[in-house]
Amino acid sequence: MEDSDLQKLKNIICSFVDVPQDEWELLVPHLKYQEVKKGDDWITEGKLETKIGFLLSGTMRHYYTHDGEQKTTYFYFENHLTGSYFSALTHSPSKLTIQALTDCYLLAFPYKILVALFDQSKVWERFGRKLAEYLVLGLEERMVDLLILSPEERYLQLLAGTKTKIIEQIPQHLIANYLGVSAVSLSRIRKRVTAKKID
Amino acid sequence: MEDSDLQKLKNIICSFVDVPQDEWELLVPHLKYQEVKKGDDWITEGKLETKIGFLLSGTMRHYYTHDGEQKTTYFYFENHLTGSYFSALTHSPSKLTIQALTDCYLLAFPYKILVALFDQSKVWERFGRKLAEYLVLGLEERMVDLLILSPEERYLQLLAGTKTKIIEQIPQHLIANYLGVSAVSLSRIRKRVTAKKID
DNA sequence: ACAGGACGTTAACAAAAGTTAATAAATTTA
DNA sequence: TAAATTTATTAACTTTTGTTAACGTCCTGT
Repeated sequence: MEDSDLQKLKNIICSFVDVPQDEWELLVPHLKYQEVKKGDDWITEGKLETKIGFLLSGTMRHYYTHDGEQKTTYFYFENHLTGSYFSALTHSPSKLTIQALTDCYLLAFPYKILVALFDQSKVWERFGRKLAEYLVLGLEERMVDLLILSPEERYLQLLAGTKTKIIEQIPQHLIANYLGVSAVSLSRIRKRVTAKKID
Repeated sequence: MEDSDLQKLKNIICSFVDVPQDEWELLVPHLKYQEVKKGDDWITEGKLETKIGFLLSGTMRHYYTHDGEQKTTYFYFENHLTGSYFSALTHSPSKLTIQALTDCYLLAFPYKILVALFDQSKVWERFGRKLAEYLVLGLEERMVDLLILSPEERYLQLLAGTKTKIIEQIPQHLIANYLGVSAVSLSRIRKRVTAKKID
């Protein structure tokens, strides 16, 4: 296992809580490299999926299936954690599929290892809290945007915001899903918006 | 302070993690009763609002102000925790207002007390994690519904679900907000839905 | 190289939602 | 009790979105 890969994961974790080296080494033996080829699923709807992954390289999306259609609601980029938090937390089948948009390389570990660390260590328990709190803040912001902004406002906000990777790297019909509109509608919104800019 | 009020709060907390009596008593001295009259704000947008409340009786809503309009996105009922989690976590001004829909009676405490307990005690730290995890699951479910269901489907799901108090106790124009549609549109959805039922 | 697929735009039409305003019923409050 | 406010519905009209389909372009894999 490459030291630089381990260091990247450690950096993310330490951005939540400073985990001392000896506690960090409790996790390391359980890490495994995983490769996912473009287009392949890493986590599959309907299966119990309790693994957590750290994306060393590549891009992934997660989607829900509704009326036979795939609805993409999130994207994962390099240096981010990924997984079905729902499935891991509730120990029930995943409601979503996580698919590689490009060839992906991950460091993965079973969520149950984390649960064991929560019991063993105050620092790891705190990491669990900080991670969940971070997710709450992100989800709440996104949910409020869905409730109070129009699709056009959401698109403009995405353009203006910090999630530039979504705009740069993700195909528009998937961004449409992410914004909660159809691909055709997003195309129209874009036309409208550029027309306004020219004014 | 009434024992039965304390017991209700303890029950909620212990539904997340079993907090032993001696650790519980670390929180008790910091609890204060608060009364909020119908129509009054308990937490105000723009202010630093780091208190956490437990609703002993009454109903509250929280709303965001956008383009001068109040957009209600959540309701709180008896025996639930309330507050601006965002403001407490990030120690920045609240983006939302929490208002009493009926006369309310709360047990409140500063979030910073909880933070101190997180440092002191493994059990309280775990409570913090479990609470955040619970919020993640609820927010994620709601966000997905907003992304993949139509307003009509969301309304039907609300009718069929377990949040009966919202249907029973909340005025329709506020439910419309909660579902992300205008009050007029919800009225039309209801008409459509009852017409279908009769078929 | 070339055949197939993915991607983005546009058109045409139908369905749904937003907005404003009017009305009536129910509830509050003075 | 009477007046005022809140609440829900409906109508009329505009705007937006969804859907299906067609078209061209770009990319990709064989």
